[in-house]
Parts: sequence; C-alpha cells; structure tokens
Amino acid sequence: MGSAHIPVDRFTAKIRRHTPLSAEEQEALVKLVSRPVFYPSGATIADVGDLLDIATIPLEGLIGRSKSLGDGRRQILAVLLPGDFVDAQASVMRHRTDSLEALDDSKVAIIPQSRIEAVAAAFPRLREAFLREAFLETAITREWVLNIGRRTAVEGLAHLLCELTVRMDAVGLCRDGRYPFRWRQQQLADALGLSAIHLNRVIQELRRSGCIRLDRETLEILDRDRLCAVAGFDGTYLEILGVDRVGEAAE
Amino acid sequence: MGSAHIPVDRFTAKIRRHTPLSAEEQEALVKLVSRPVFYPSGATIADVGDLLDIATIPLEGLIGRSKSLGDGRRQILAVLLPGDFVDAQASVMRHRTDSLEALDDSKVAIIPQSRIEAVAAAFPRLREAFLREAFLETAITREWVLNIGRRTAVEGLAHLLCELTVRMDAVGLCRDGRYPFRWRQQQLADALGLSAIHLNRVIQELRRSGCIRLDRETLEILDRDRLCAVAGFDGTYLEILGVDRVGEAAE
DNA sequence: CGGTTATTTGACCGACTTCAACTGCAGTGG
DNA sequence: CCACTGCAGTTGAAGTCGGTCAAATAACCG
Repeated sequence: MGSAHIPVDRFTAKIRRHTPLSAEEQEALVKLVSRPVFYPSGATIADVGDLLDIATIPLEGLIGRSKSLGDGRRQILAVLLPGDFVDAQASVMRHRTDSLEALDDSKVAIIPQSRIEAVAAAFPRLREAFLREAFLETAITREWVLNIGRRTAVEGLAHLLCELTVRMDAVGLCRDGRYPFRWRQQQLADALGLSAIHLNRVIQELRRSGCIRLDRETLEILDRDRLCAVAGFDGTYLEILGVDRVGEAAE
Repeated sequence: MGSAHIPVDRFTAKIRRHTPLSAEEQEALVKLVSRPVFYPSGATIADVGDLLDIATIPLEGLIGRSKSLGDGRRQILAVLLPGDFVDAQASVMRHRTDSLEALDDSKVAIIPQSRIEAVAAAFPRLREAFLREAFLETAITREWVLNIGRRTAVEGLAHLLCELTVRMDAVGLCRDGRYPFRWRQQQLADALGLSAIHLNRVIQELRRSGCIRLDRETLEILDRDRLCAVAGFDGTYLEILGVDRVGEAAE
C-alpha cells in the first residue's frame, strides 16, 4: 500500500468530487485500476479506427485526444489529466474516431470496457459517475470550440491555462499556483488551432504582461486575476469539480 | 395512425439505425415522445444555467446548440436535426453550460429526464441507444473542432455541408441531393467561426465551382464528389448512421 | 563536444475581418 | 398599387491577425 497507490487515490478522489461513494463502491472503483503501462512522450495509446474496447485512466503525465488531416495539420481536441476517466462508457460506439497520445512521459491504466460494464451494472451510482466523467469532457470540449472559433489567440491561450489550472488544482497537482507543464509549444498550438510561431509570440505577450511564468518544466500563474480577465474565464462549466476560482480547490 | 406520427417514426427509425429494438422497446420509445411544442426561428429553448431536467427531440426544423461571449461573439457548437435525441442521459450533470435555440421555425418534443431514466432502467438496450445518441453528437462536435481549428474556410463550409447531407439523408429528409436549408448566413458563420461577410464570399466560391446551389430555402448538392474532395470529407465518424456516402442512405 | 530538437526573432504574405455602402426582397400600411 | 421599412445578402476597400519562410539562438542528449 505505499506510495504506489497514490495515483489510484487521485482517481477515486476526483470521482468523489462529483459523486458520493459508499465504501463498497469505492472499493469496486479501486479494483478497476490495473497496473500502469508506460508511454513515452509522443507515443500513440490508441488510434483512429481501433475498437473502442478499452478505457484509460492517466496516472502520471498528460494524454491528448487528437485528430489529423492527412497533410500534417493536426488538432488536439482535449487534454486528459491524471484522475480523469477517459472513454468511460464509450464502448457503445464501435470504433474510435480520434486518437489518444501521450503528450509527455506518461503512466496510464488501461481498463477493458467489459470490466467497466460489469461494475456499472452492479453499481448504478458508479455508472452515473462514469457518465459524469464523459459529459464533463464533453462540456470542456464545447468550451474549446468557443476558444478556437471565437476567441483571439491571447484570449484562447489564457483561457486554456485558466481551465488547466482549475483542473490540475482539482486533482491536487497545483501547488502555490505552480504545476509541471511539459508541453511542446507545437502541442499547445495544436490545441488552440494556431501555428507554433504565432503561439510563441502570444506566450511572450502573457509573460511580458506579468500573467505567467513558463519554462519547459513548469507553469506558474503570477497574476491569476489578470489572466482570468484576459481570458474572460468563467469556470461554471467545471462546477462539478467543486473548484470555485482558479487556484482554489474546495475542501 | 395518420401523418401526425411521421415525426415520431423519424425518431424511432433513426434510433433503429444504430440499435436494433424489440417491439416492446420500440413502443416504450414512442410513448416517450410528447406532444410537440412550437418555437419560432430564433427562440431560446433552453439557456445556460438552466437545470438539465429535460431532453429534446426535434420533430421539425433545426435546433442549434450554442455558447456566447458576452460581447456578442457567438459560436454554434452543434446542429440538431429531426430525429436526434438531444441531451439524452445528460441529466447526470446539474446545469446547462450551453443553450439550445431554434435555428428555424421548429417543433420539438420536450421530455422530462425522469421519464427517460425510467425507460432506461426498464430497458437496458434503450439506455445504450440513448448513450449512442449522446456519443454520436460528441463525435460530431470533435470533428467540428477540427473544422474550425485546422480547416480553411472553404474546406470547413464544404465539410459542414457534407456532414449535414449525410445526416439529413439518414433521417430521410434529403431527396435527390436537395433539402430544405433555411439558415441565415450569420448562423452558418457562427457554426464555422467565420464572419458573415467572409462566409458569403466562400459560399459564392462553392457556387461558382458548381458544387452547390443554395438559396434562402433550399440546398442542392450539384457535384457531390467535388464537394467531398474540397472538404476532404471522410464520414467514418458518422458510421453508426449507416450511410456510406453523401447522398446514399443505406436500405 | 557535435547533432538534434525546441524556442525565438525578423520580414513578408495572405486569409479573414471590419467598415461602409448598395441591392434585393418581403411585409406593411397608406 | 405603391411608397416605406427592415432585414438578409452582396460588393468593395482597407486593415489586422495570424501564417509562412528563413535563419539565429538556446536547450537537450548522447
């Protein structure tokens, strides 16, 4: 039971943020999590066309959900953090229409959908919890559409960082407004629908205005209020995470 | 049963496209559909912040899911067609984070989530069907992210029209490559993340190249292959609708 | 160190936006 | 029947945000 189980706790703790669990339910949840598999940065975890027969729980590192356009153009549709339950309940669809890839050296638990279905059948409240995980990602994706379609580059970047901070906070990975942030700028650009070069200039804009400090390893939010103001950030769509303001986890 | 039930049939027929139903299940489904409510073009059906206590089945006309930015910037996140089951199973979330509005004079059935839950509990296969409806919309939204983030304006418009044609076809609303299309250009622009003016020029480009005919009432696909080519369209993400090519419904 | 990859900077270009005016059309009321 | 109104669509010109190309620096990696 030592530190090896801390990632599992992160997972169950996140579920409990939106769904209260009995001891029995929580135990069933813990038993779901398998031994972690390691993926180096850039590795493909699951690809377009694959059977949707597994779900994924990131334990360390960041996972990206992405689609590409054949000529190299690429869009990251969602970022999945430690504690998220990726593709829970998605097995009702036949095949994947997007791919999962490690945005960083990562450890993930791979769960067969059949085991998830068994647990969901036995514990209706857990099925509800799984659905919440899925619909939360949907709500986040919808906010991203707004980000990409209607916000300017600075607004979009600021908004993405606000969202990420709230979510990192909710799983206890943000300390003093700082957390590990090992994105390549190209990945960030692919998440925002920008070119890497323009993204670079936009990052510098946020740096110069004193909103953030950002190097290859770490992101630090220096001026949360200004960052939220630039982004026009309203975290209501993340409300079930129980975080009210950027950098302020409930409890 | 006369023509009054044709919209209901469109709904059950669409569900049966991805989920085979027993007579009993189908009957339960039909009983779910309530008397239609009329919304004039532009009317708000449900708004940000509302309780997620209803689901919606468009029977006539188009529904848009949208989010706005306070200063008037607006993004349409999804278009819902007759036969779709909107927000099925979404009641696990507390509040709406986007709004639903009639893009056209519309008739919709409004279903209390409690009734959906009762039916889903009684018929597991129907719960599966409801989930498929939800995840299909998710898959479509993800493709839209790519549309807005990485495709050029012409590609994006062409792609949207390809998708819409497949979906209209799947619910029997497309005849000879033509169907009613009463979008204002501003709405189309809001769906693509463009300005109405630029969208206008892009429409003309597709018109001039002989891909489409489009007036205030009707869209006609004149050259399906060229349109798909312009869009780089691959309809695999719509596969559970059982339509293989634009303008070719299965069966 | 040398080789590679990521970030940064500069100059230029183009897709898309904005502003403004004009057209066409449907509805309304005189 | 026809002005009048209002809205959607169209066109033109000018501006900007963000993209592309190219090269320099900086960080990493064996």
